[in-house]
Amino acid sequence: MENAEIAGIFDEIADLLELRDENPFRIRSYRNAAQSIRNLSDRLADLTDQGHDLSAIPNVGDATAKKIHEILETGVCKRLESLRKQVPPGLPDLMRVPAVGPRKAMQLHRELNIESLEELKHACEAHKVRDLDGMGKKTEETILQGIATVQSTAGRMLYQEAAEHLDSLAEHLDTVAAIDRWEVAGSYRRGRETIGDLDVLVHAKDRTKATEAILAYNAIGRVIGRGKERVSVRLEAGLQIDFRFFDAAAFGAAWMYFTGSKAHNIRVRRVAQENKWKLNEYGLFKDDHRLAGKTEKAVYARLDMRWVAPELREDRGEVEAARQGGLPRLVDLDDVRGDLQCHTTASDGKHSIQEMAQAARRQGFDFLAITDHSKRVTMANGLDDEAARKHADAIREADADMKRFWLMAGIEVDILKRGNLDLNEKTLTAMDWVVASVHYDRAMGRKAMTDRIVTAIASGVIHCLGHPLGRIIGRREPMAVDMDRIIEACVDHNVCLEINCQPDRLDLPDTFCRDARDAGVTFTLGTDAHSTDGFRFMPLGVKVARRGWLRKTDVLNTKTITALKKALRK
DNA sequence: GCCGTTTTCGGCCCGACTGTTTTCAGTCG
Repeated sequence: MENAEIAGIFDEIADLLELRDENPFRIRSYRNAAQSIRNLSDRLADLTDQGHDLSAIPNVGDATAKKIHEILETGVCKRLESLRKQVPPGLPDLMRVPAVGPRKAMQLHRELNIESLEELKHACEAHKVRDLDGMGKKTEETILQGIATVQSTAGRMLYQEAAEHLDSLAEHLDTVAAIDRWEVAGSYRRGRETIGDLDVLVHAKDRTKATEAILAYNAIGRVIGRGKERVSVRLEAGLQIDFRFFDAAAFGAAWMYFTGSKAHNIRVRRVAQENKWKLNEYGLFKDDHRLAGKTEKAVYARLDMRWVAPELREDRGEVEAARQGGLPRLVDLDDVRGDLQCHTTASDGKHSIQEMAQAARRQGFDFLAITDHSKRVTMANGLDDEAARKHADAIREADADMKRFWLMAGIEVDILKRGNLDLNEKTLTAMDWVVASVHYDRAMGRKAMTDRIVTAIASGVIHCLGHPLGRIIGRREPMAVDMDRIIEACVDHNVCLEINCQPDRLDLPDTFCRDARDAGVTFTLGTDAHSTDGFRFMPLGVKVARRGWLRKTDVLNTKTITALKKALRK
């Protein structure tokens, strides 16, 4: 069983305990444990096999460790099974609806016998909900809208999608005279791969005017709420945006608070508590005296911590590192000098070698690897040995025409079912750059898939493993592989791991990057551009790298042409 | 249920908004 499923079990236990109105701290413990498990890069099943003490995992104590063993051995958790018998099965679903929490869900079930979203919808439409204690007409309408939201958006959108909405919003906000300053916070600022909603902090002398101007934004579908401190709206596209007003003296503390993560905040707040201080969104306080709040840096500094980059604020050891001066100096978009994966019309790209090269140069890159598909990818018109060699010649011809730029003759060669490569050794060794990827025959066991990939890594002719987990966010689960073995093979054979920058791939995911980095693996960033505008996804890959604690020296794309050529001489 | 270089017991982050209420509970982030 995979970590995500086990985390899901603990979240479900937390939901059910909440519905039963049990000890809120116990409920939070289950949620914390679930989150820590999701953050793990090692599989619980492996840790158990190797005899590790699971209670060493943060937020996992003896009781949870015991349950994990039980789940791994029997496939079920007795605690969950017994809770399921005590709570009607549809109630956790009801809690997914905004404005419906455990109390209302229970009340709806108790008094109207509601057990599903459909039943709740019908009850609202029949105006039965408004007669319940503490509910009214407004509640009914809110619930109906909430159900529509849950059913249409299923929660989160890709980072890139949110980024595009934010770009449009920025154009509007930047024209508002009443707004002195605005910043985006939340999971967007931390660079998570999917975004639930956008948090925007606003500093404005006249909040009424600022609110009116914000509400004039033409992409707003409806206004969820408005007050002196906050305005919440939902765009027609479904994305919720919360605007919050803060004075300049509190802005840094607020930015920190709303950037999160929640787990990071709690840990930082504990540092404040050690000093008998209080940290909230208005600042760091000793009694009623504000010690800091204007900037994030000032708040962290007062707590004797270095400023923590938002991408690191996930409670993965960054607070301790910030206190001990052990934070990494993260790779930056400005450090990136080139792109190591893209496609042209030779396979499934939209533009020619020259068009891609010119676009890369406009992007400010010094080098670009052209890596078209090999023949196994028939759908993409993949190249056979002869075509690949001719294509490499064409790339080098184009390269000869370019000054102070290296157009690399590359290939994305398929890793076939038994780990052999789709092109012969002679073709591959003639290339400047070889990315090897799995595209087909994904349905195989964990061991077989790992063997397959390790065989390719050990071939001696590849430079890089492309989109290592093969996942498509929201559509295709990552392949089951033993990442430790893959990392080990990469170190042994001096093969890089790619961070694929496509918005719905972002593969390798951040949690694995850090382990691989610690083991000594070098990474590459590949936009996997299929047209000239595909290079714009590079910042997404950099975000992943930063979330994975990667430094400039961990990323091959940061090298100069000379240094890159030297590094590739095997 | 977790956690501890003050603690193995007794804490556990903190505030705003909404709707339905006359003082607050529930929800959310």
